[in-house]
Amino acid sequence: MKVLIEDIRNKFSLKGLKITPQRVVILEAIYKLNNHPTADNIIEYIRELQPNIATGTVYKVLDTLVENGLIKKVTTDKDVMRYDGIIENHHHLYCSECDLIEDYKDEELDKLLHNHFKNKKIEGFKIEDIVLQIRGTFNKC
Amino acid sequence: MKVLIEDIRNKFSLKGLKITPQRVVILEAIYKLNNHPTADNIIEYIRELQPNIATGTVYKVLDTLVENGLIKKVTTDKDVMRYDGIIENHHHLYCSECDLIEDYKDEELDKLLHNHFKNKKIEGFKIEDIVLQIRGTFNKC
DNA sequence: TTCTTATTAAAGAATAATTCTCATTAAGGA
DNA sequence: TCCTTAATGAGAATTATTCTTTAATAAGAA
Ligand SMILES: [Mn+2]
Ligand SMILES: [Mn+2]
Ligand SMILES: [Zn+2]
Ligand SMILES: [Zn+2]
Repeated sequence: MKVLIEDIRNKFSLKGLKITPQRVVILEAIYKLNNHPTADNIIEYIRELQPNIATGTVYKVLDTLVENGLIKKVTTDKDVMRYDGIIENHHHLYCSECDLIEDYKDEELDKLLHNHFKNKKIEGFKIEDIVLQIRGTFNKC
Repeated sequence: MKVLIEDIRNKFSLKGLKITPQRVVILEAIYKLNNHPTADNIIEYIRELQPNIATGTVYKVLDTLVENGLIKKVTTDKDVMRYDGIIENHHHLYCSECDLIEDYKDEELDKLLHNHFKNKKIEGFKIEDIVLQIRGTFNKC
């Protein structure tokens, strides 16, 4: 994936966030690493460029990015958080064999869901968004 | 919810698991506590009846129950695992305001999904099950 | 450009959830 | 009832994450 530093700096500006080398390199790492990296994956990747970045900083920045809607958390049944640089609504394929989580985009499905919940309201609950956790196995796994 | 100890003992038998007071009381707790308890919720609840149960035992038993399909894990974006005594496939309403997770059962939706994925196969992936994470806010929250 | 100040980062200690180790106990079959 | 083996208790260890303090720095003002 081609990642432009200038775009990243822009995103921070738009959110009124100070542009720090740490923030830039962390968001860049999330875009470049795929498969929904953990904080640790990100730290490992970054240490090449910024050997002195503090782990606390990485966690702090990740929180900031999530709060500002620049990244999303991806839930798993392990006890490590994983992060997603793709903020447009999409779904996930979870592998039962390994810890691969692949993106799954399906407009037709989204329309189906949208329609279903337009008719069938959930009593006492206002839907913000819906993410499908699709569990299964990849042929390659 | 009415929980019969005899039913619980039966479930263990069927899975070839030894029936221990700890296992019984933990599964009982999961059935009685609602809102998808954490290990800690369960420990707190149990300590009334079994003051000496070890936390390690609770985690161990929870793993065993999950492995044997007697309970399920429920993923959240917090770093505590939550457990579900309802093993039939169903979906979840996640509250954005608090940490309430409510069950959402919808046969019509399940049919819709089943149909959708019967036609539209995902290249290189075999679906085992699908859980919707429906995020939003409850009126009461 | 330099100055000022609030924000952010570094370092490492602290915490919280979970796992591990090992001695002891007890379930369930013989 | 006895034996074998799996399960539990106790507490130490580990892991992911958060917090605290101090030092550094980004960005707006002068
Ligand atoms: Mn994704
Ligand atoms: Mn549930
Ligand atoms: Zn896999
Ligand atoms: Zn709520």
